[in-house]
Amino acid sequence: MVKITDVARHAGVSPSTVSYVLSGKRSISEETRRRVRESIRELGYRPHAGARALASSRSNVLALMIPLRSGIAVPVVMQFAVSVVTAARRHDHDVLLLTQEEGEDGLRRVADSALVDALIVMDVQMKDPRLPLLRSLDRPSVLIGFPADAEDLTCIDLDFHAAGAVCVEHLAELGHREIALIGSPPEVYERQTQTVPRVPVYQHRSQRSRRPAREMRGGQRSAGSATGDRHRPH
DNA sequence: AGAAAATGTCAAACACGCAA
DNA sequence: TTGCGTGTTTGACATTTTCT
Repeated sequence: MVKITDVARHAGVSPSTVSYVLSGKRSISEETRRRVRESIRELGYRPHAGARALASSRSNVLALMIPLRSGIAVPVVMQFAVSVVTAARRHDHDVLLLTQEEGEDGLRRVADSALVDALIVMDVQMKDPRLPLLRSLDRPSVLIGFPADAEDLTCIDLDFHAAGAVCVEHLAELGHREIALIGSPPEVYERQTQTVPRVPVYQHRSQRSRRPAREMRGGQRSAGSATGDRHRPH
């Protein structure tokens, strides 16, 4: 195995200089940097992840907890996962995947053992049981979804308000006057994932004096269809 | 010539297994 | 129980170069 000392000897510098070339945390002259990079390439050096974690107290690994169960659109989850992995690689990090089944124990395991530097948690619910734990850990975390009590947490989500507005404006401009919103499956509502109840029902300004937009939850039959009042997008 | 900036090196530290 | 070895990072220090 090629070590940093081998690279240093080959390039005629000290190991610390090699380390600084790799991390970019200090300025190194162009000529020295070129020599070190050349030696790294020639020798095929790859830093030892364990030794690096030992010295820096950082693993360069992020945990991503994804939901995998009924009612979850796996392709959508995978889009998030791929984005996380791609962005992590751009910053020289890798991603450790956890399923939601592992729950708080899983999060505690990877955080307390220093297996990961930070945690990303998907499918956050209004009253999510994982929140007290995430607050207590000495690792930063980011939630995808907004819980009820989010003041001290870092949360992100899609802009459903903007998405709803854009959809309604678009359909209204095409001349549609009755618009139905078909929501998620019933179990998503039962679980009270934060984003779903907050999906706004928009009315285009031209139809405010007319009938309101209606929302249909996934898997439900519309009341209108039972009575002959059809909410048909047209 | 002296100060400041740039560059390079040294040595301690990290967590843990293993041998003495 | 103690000390060593592992590979790397990083704060502190030393040396060289550049600027005023």
